[in-house]
Order: sequence, then structure tokens, then C-alpha cells
Amino acid sequence: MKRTKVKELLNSTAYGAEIKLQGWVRTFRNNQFIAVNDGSTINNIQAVVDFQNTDEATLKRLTTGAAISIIGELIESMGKGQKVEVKVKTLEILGDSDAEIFPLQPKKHSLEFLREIAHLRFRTNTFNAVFKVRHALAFAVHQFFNEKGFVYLHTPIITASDAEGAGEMFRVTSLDFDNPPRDEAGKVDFKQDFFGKSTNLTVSGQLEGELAAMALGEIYTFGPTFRAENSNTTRHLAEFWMIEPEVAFNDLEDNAALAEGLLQYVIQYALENCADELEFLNNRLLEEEKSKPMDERSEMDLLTKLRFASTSDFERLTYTEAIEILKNSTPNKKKKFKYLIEHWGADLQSEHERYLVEKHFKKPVILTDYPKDIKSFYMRLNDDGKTVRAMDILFPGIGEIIGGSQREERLDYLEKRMDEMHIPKDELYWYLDTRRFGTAPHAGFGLGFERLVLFVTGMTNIRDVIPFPRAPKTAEF
RNA sequence: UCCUUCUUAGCUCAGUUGGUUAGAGCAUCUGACUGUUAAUCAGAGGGUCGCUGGUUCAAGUCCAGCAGAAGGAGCCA
Repeated sequence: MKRTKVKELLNSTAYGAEIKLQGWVRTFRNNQFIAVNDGSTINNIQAVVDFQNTDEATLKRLTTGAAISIIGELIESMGKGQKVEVKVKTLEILGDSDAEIFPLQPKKHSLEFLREIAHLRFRTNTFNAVFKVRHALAFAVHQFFNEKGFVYLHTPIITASDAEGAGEMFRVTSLDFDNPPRDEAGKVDFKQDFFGKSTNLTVSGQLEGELAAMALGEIYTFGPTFRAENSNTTRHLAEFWMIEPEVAFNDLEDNAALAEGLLQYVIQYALENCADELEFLNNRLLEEEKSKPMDERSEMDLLTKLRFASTSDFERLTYTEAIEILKNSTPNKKKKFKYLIEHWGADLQSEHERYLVEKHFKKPVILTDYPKDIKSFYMRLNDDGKTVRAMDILFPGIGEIIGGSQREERLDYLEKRMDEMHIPKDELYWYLDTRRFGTAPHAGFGLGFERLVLFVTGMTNIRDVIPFPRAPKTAEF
């Protein structure tokens, strides 16, 4: 007999039907009511055991976490609290779960504790919901680009270039650490390494993405990226997933429109396809807010925030305009900012971005045209000679969720920038070839997938939206 | 990496100016009850107070170092 999923059973009205139910015990109440969960939904189904005619030793084994298989009759529930339940005919314990040592209990656990038992936290409602939403968002990303005719491009995980300079990299080698081969100068001889050169884990697929975009037109990547930065924050990971579209003939305005469209599409998709999960996460947050003082509570609940973000236009302004707003802002005048805004050219700190998004505009913000000195070499120089066609998208509670730009397509300008920033041109000959042969305007951006999942689930620590987080001193499981 | 705070039972937390045998709720175990909704009621067990050293007649409590965690900052996605 084939099993029926809990999700299906809960929506069924086929009373009297014989069904097979398999799942894990969440709670066993009153010696007769088993709350069974099989992961198909965060909701449980109640299975009722005839305890007077069931072996006592079997009943004792119905502990939280045990895997069970039930054949029974789907009936209209006699109790309140649920429409349907399963009247147990035969009950088999597939796998015991020793209640004395199983760490999950039918009670609330702290996220910090669950992080320490990440191999078991899938079994909680919160993480069931989080990873369902994560899946839905990933699926929606592919659907969005597919509908638009983009090509999903797989860029390499192992790379020889650290060209973007996006941060510290993890070295990849098969050399013997205790006794590496040395060259005449006494340095490690990577010519004898697996690839015949020094290699690293990728920090971005952008440069390779540009190569493909200059032929396929519209591409996107969606893969893991690695940064060996010693970042200990609630929004950084050493291993994270990034979505990087790159589009030929797009300028910065097209780029911003694409980014806004993508974000609104995937949030909308989650709202439509993860209603139960988002409602659960919404209630979870509301509970949490109750313990906070009034002035720290958020103005919108999670669902309202998501509906708002997916329907209202993002605020667009230039760096120069943002500086003006910040200069004249109350916290700047009253010297409440840790870093006061005094002159054009200063990098924006988290507190400034947060002020713009959460206090001034109260909506997602697209900031463009930053000073060239605080941005990467490949961004297109504006006619003013001091700003570049960069854009950051800032989200409330998250900060920077997207960073992108229109790329510098003029070979002479690009080479000049690379010289100024000491980027080795010979190593990047293949990148420069796109500008040598049939160069064209193009633009793209990088979307941090986990930051997106953070925003949509309302979780606050990035380590809680990826199954097995990788961060400094953190590589368990 | 820097700043701040924290580390007491399986989990969440109390623990006064340093002072007898370190407490509670939940969980677990035993029993009762049997249409319960994180069931309820009664009872029981459960501790190297993060680690190392120091001050003191006396340290969970004070001091130092180390380790780990949380929040914030920087780097960024």
C-alpha cells in the first residue's frame, strides 16, 4: 500500500477510506493521540490509537521523534481542533527515538541551541518553514529568468583568478602541506600543483558571466561562492549562494528594473506558494515582538512587509542625492551618527543605509552613481569623471541585498582603471578580449540568496536560513 | 579582526553585600486519568556552576588568562 502524505490527508474528505500514514511522532498525548508530521506540511495530523487493545510496550515506544507507519481509517475528527484524523488499525514503529537523549522536546527552543544541532533542526516547524520558503525562492528565481529567455550559466567553482578582488579567497590545492615542492626562490611551487597554478574557490561568477553574456545575450548564474573573510555577523557567510545575471545592451536603468522585477516576482511567488509557512513565520515573529519594548517593535508584520515590498516601487536616487539627505538629516545634525556625513565621497556606513531605508523612505532603495574610488574597477565611468554607474539595492533590516553596475565596455577606460587599481591585465587577457572584439554596453548584478531568504522569512541570523552554515570556526556537519 | 554582553540540570532561566546541603519551569522516569491539542494531576531522579590559575577563613558570586556564544562595527552579497 502506498502512503498518503499528511498534506493530502488534511485536505481530504474521503471519510472511511483505508490509508497508510508514515511520519514522525511530534507528541503523544493522553496515551492515545499521536501528532504525526511527515514534512509535507508544517501541520500535523492526529492519529488515534485504541490504547486498550494495543500492546503496552508499543505505546511506550511512541516518543517524540520516533518514525512510525500506520494503516488506518480516515475519519471526521470527534474532537475539536482538527477536521480529520486517522483511526489506527495497525501501528508499526520504524525507528525508535530514545526520549531520554533526543534533544528536541515539544516546547520552544532557542535558535542558538538549534544551530548547535543543525542536523536535527529540520524537524522543527520553524526550519521546516524556512527551508520550504528557501526552496520556493530558488525555484522562482529560475522560473523568472526562464520566462524571460535567460540562459542558466554554470561558472566554475575553482578559479585561478582573484581578479575581482572581492575579498580573501580559500586556496584549493592537492599539494602536501607538510612538504610542498619549492622553486629556486624557496617559495611553494604551484607549477607542480594539480592545475599547474595557484587556484582558489570562486568569489563571484561575474567575469565569466560577462563572457557568456557577450554572445548569449542574457545569462544568469546561481551557485555557491566563497569568501575567506573573518566576518562574524548575522548577515555574512563564508559559503553562500549568489544569483548573478548579466545582460548585453542593458544600461544601469535596465539593470535596476531587472533587479526590482526579480525581487518582486520571487517575493510574490513565495506569498502565493508558501502561505502556510509564511503565516507560521509571521506568527512566530509576532510572538517574539511581544517580549520587546514598544519602540523596538516593527511597524509592519512580516506578511504586510512582503506584500508592500512586492507591490510598491523601489525608491531610486543617486549617491550624491543620498549624501544631501543624510547631511541634512536629524541624526547627522544632532551628531547621533557614529560616522557623521561631512563631505561628498565618504563611504556610506550601515547606519546611514539603515536611516535611508528604514526612517527616511521606509521602502527598498536603489542607490546609484557612487564615487569611483569606493567601487570596483569594472564599473562604467560617468561623464563627470568621478562617479561610476554602480547600484546597490538596500532592504529594510538586511542592508545591501544587491550590488551591481553597468560595466565599463570601453577598452581604454577599463585598462586605465585596472592600472590605477593595480589589477594585473595580463592575467585577465580573456576578460579584456570581450572589449577588444565586438564590445557592447552591458550590465549585471549579484543578489545574495541567503539575504533574500532572510528578508522573506523574517529570520534575523543568516546562519538560520542555510541548512549547514559555513562561517569562521563553523564547519560542523 | 575590534567593541559590548553572556556561559549555572537535557532546554529556558533565577541565584541578594562572597557565607550552611545551588533553585524554578519545561523535558525525562514512575504512577493516576483516558477525546487530548506544547493534555492534566501526584511523586522521583538529574549539577565538575565553560576551562585554567589567583585573592580569601570561605568563590556560582571578586580578579586574570583561555575557549565558546550572542549582539553591534568593519569587509560585502
